[in-house]
Amino acid sequence: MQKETRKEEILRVAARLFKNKGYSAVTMRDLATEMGIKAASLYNHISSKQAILQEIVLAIAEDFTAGMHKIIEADSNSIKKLEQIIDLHVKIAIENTDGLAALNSDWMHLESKLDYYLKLRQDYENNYRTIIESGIANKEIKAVKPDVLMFSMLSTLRSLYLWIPKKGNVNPKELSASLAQILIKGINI
Amino acid sequence: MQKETRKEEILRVAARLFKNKGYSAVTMRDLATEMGIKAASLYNHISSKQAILQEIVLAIAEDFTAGMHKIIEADSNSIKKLEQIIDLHVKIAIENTDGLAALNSDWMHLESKLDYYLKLRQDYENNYRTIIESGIANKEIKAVKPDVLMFSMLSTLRSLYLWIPKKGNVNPKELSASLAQILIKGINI
DNA sequence: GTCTATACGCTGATAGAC
DNA sequence: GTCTATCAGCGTATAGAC
Repeated sequence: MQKETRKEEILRVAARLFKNKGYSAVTMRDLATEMGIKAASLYNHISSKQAILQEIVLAIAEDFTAGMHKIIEADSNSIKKLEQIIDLHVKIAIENTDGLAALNSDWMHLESKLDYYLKLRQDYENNYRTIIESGIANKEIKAVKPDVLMFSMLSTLRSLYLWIPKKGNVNPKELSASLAQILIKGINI
Repeated sequence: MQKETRKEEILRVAARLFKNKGYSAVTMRDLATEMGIKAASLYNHISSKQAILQEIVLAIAEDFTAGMHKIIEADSNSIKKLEQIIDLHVKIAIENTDGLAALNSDWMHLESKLDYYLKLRQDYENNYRTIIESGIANKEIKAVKPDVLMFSMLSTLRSLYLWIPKKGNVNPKELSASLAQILIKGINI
C-alpha cells in the first residue's frame, strides 16, 4: 500500500466536501482548513479549483467507460451483461463514493471538459440501450420500453452513492445480488 | 386562469436556474437579469435568496406529504398503494419539474428549515417502508429486502425530473403505466 | 416597483519570503 | 511545501430617489 501523495489527499478531501455541499458552495479556504493548511498552499499541488473537479469526475467517468467496454466485448447474454453493469456500478460506488457523488451532482460545473464528459456519458448510455434492445430482440428481456427500463435501472444505480454510506460496511456481492433480484428478475422472461 | 404575481414569477424563474446550475451557483444578479430587472428590485418581492429556496422546496415537500397521507389512509392493497405512489411522483414531476430538481439537488442548502425538511422526508420514507413491509407480510409482494426495494423505487421516482424534460410532452398515464410495469411487475407475486 | 449607489465580507488566485 | 500579504471582482443585501 503506497503512501498517499498530497495531491491525492486534496482530491480525496475535496470529493468529500463536494459531496456534502456541492462544488460551488465549497471554497478553497474550506478545503484548506479541512487539510490543516492555508488556501494558498493548495496551489503548490493543484492548478485551480476547476482542475480538482475535473480530475475527480473524469477519472470516474473513464472508469465507467472502461468497465462498459469490457462488458460489451464479452461473449455473454443480455441478462448477464445487465448483471455485470450492476456489479460495475456497485464496485465504483463502494470504492469511490464521494467522487461518484461529485460526478452525479457537479458535472455541469465542468468548464472546458464538459463536452468530453457529456460524450462519455452519451456513449455509455448508447451502449446500455443497445444491450437492452438486443435482449428484447432475443427474447431474453420482456418487451418493455428500452428507454424507460434504462432510465429506471440507471436512476437506481446512479443513486447508489447516496445509499451506501448509510449502510456502513457494505458487502458488494450481497448488494449486487439484491439489486439484480429487484431490477432484473421482474423483466426476465 | 389567474395572472402570475411577480413573486410567483421569481420563484418559477429561480427554480429553473437552480435546476440548471444549482442554488449556490445562481446569483441574485443572474436571477434579476433573467427577469429583466436589477438585483435590488428582487427584494421588493422576496426577503432573501434563502427564502426563495425555502418556498420552492417546502411547497413540494408538503405536496408529497399530503399525497402520501391520502394514499395510506385509503382502503387498498399494497400493490395499489405503490401504484398510487408512482402516480404521485409522476404528477409532481410533470407539474413542477424545476422545483423538484431544486428539492432533490439543493435541500442541503436549506438553513433554518433544514430540520423541518428532513423530518418530512423521514416520515415519507417511513410510510413508504411500512407499505412495502405490509405487502410482504400479506404475501402481495415478493420477500425482497424492503430497504433495497424502497431505495430502488425511490431512486427512479426521484430522478423523474431529469428524464421528463427530455421527452417533450409527457402523457402522465402512459408514463405511470410503464413505470409500474417495470418497478412493480417484477416484485408482484 | 424599479432604479442607482453603496456597503463590505468573501472569492479564487498570485507573488514572494522562509 | 507552507506561510503572509495582497488583489480585483463578485456575493447578498440595504437605503433612498423616482
